[in-house]
Amino acid sequence: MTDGAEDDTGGRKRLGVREIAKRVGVAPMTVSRALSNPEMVSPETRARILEAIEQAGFVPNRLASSMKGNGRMIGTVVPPLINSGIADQVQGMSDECHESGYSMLLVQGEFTQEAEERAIRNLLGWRPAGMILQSFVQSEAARALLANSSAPVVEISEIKGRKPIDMVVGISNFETAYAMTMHLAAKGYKRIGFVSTPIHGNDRLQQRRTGYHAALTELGIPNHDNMEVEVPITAQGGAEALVTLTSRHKDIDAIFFSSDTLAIGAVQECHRRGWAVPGRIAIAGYGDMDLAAQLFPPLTTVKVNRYEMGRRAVRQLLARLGGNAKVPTITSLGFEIVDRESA
Amino acid sequence: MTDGAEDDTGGRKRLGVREIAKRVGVAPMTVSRALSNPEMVSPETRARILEAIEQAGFVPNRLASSMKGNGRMIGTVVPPLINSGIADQVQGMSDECHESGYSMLLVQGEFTQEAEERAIRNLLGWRPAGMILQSFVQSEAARALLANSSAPVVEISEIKGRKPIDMVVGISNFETAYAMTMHLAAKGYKRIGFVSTPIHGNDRLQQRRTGYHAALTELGIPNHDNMEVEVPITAQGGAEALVTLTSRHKDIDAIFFSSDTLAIGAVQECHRRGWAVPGRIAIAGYGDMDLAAQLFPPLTTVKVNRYEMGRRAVRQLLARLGGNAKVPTITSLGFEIVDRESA
DNA sequence: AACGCTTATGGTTCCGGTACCATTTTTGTT
DNA sequence: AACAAAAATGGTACCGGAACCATAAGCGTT
Repeated sequence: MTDGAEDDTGGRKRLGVREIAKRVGVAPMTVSRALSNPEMVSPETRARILEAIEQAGFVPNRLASSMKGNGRMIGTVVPPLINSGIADQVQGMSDECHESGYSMLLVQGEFTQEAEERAIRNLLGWRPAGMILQSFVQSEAARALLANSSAPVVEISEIKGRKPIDMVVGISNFETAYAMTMHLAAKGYKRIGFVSTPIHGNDRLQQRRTGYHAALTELGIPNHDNMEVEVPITAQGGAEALVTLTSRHKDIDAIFFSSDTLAIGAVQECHRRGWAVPGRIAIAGYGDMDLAAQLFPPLTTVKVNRYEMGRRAVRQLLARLGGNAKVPTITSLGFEIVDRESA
Repeated sequence: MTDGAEDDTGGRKRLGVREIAKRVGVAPMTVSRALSNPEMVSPETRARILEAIEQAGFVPNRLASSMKGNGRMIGTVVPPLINSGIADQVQGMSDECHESGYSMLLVQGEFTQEAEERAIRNLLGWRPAGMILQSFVQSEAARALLANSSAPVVEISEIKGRKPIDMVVGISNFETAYAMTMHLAAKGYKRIGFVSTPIHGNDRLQQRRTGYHAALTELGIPNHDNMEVEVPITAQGGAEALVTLTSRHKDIDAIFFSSDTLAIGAVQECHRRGWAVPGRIAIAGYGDMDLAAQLFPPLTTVKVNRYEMGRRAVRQLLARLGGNAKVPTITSLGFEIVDRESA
């Protein structure tokens, strides 16, 4: 074929620092420096090198740099993005990464211990400079893999309880749920239900439920197990949970959902039935997603700044990589009970 | 420190195929083969090698393989995840990637030409086996970079119009918007407004608007520019657009939103004002997100299978990488007008 | 003019898996 | 038994930056 070549430069030579160096008439090392330590190269030489690079359309091979230990890649494991508000976090991580010249390797999913191990093994194969783990069930094997690798680890998770692998960024899910339950009680609700997505293996949810229980206990309200329901993380799940709980307990007056998505679904179901919110039943969510404030009626919810959480996780990792030994092990972000009209 | 070593294996030797080979008493090459071409190694040798690998906690360095051209990484560029339904697509891409042993490098953002070029350059530095681009403004520089790299490219985008770089997976945004507008007209609506997020530089939105225009023209309804509004992609944006359009045009009877998020925000605003939907005004969305079906009233919308779109994009890339020359250049996914009660 | 010190540049080797080719062992055929 | 063909394994070089050390040039000081 005729090789739609652009200009005369195009002998089909392998394009690398060596080739650029040859064209400019310097050593490969000088080209390398012009890219990663510009101040070590004289302005004139640098200009000529950059010009040649531009001209040749040369893109430095980051795999090669990485092999020399200068990797600028971060491996991340996150829960499914759909409906969970995780998208905000990923955006935060992504933004922070790219502002610092790092690339983000992403694995997402709901994992069994075995799948989790595979996912982490895959990521570690790329020898990332650091890892950020979010949906992490903590198999022993995975812990060992991470320990063997030299990569610092930030977990985005519950900040209480379980011993962290390395660093943790997150909130106290216990506190948030405790606070919301107390808040509902303070507003006069006495029979408060709790709805979440499947709790098994998810310590964030476990902590929230425990916070809910603790508040009830403190309030002198007995914990009835059948005031709790688990449903899939969909609006329909929320609607179904509402139906289940209200038909089980005629006198239930408030429901605390572990996710805004569920709460919003429940509010829609109330509209369908012509139930006033919070007249017939009060509804509270978790996450303060964009729609929460705009919902009719506006949703009372727990506000967590997920975007910031993502950014912080990356920043913490980079701080550690930057040699700052004084990086805190645990960073706790605040939360806020946003009292709107749904409860 | 005391080096909490586990077992005797742990002389602090660099861990690589060479080290494993030494321990097993074979050549490095044989270890490599045991991992990537198991059938080329006798079952007994293989077993001993795998055992040693397991025992040592060895994770093969994928950077090194990649440098020999066996890269299993895909670079992706997607629009912001928040509120846009893109999350489904990313999930689809991620799932398909991991099922095939590929890793996914993710960049997300709303790009200027310059930022886009930087993002693509960053990704190409990793020498990905392929690229999937979604928010792509098509600077000349970026095109050149991609052409220079040997990576096949799949664009997830409008399938009409602009010349594709390589392969395209997507829908005809024109068709979808045309169909929805016609659908609204068929239901008797005569004054149909159009609301989208900022259109500039987004050819998917441009195509939708053009489809809307085409339908109006065919219906003999004049296009009034002030029947169109652009707002940010938030529920609040949708609410504001509703207010703007209805106060501008007392007789407007339907609004077609370019995103479910906007439409849902508008429906909430209607509730707030006590307006019946579709009695006072009909509302249609785009995307069929989870909540659409559960909304009160259920949202009429354009259903696009974004998850599948993500999967297809990856599959198409892998098919090409698998040497299948007969991979189609353009894959068009279907869509569906979901007629519910909001319009 | 001679010395020390900074700055600019070059040469070589390595990171770790694997392509390529060479060599040995096993199996099958007449 | 003799030889072809297949299967299993080994040795070496390479991908492309960059660390490390060596060398050369520039410049101020006594």
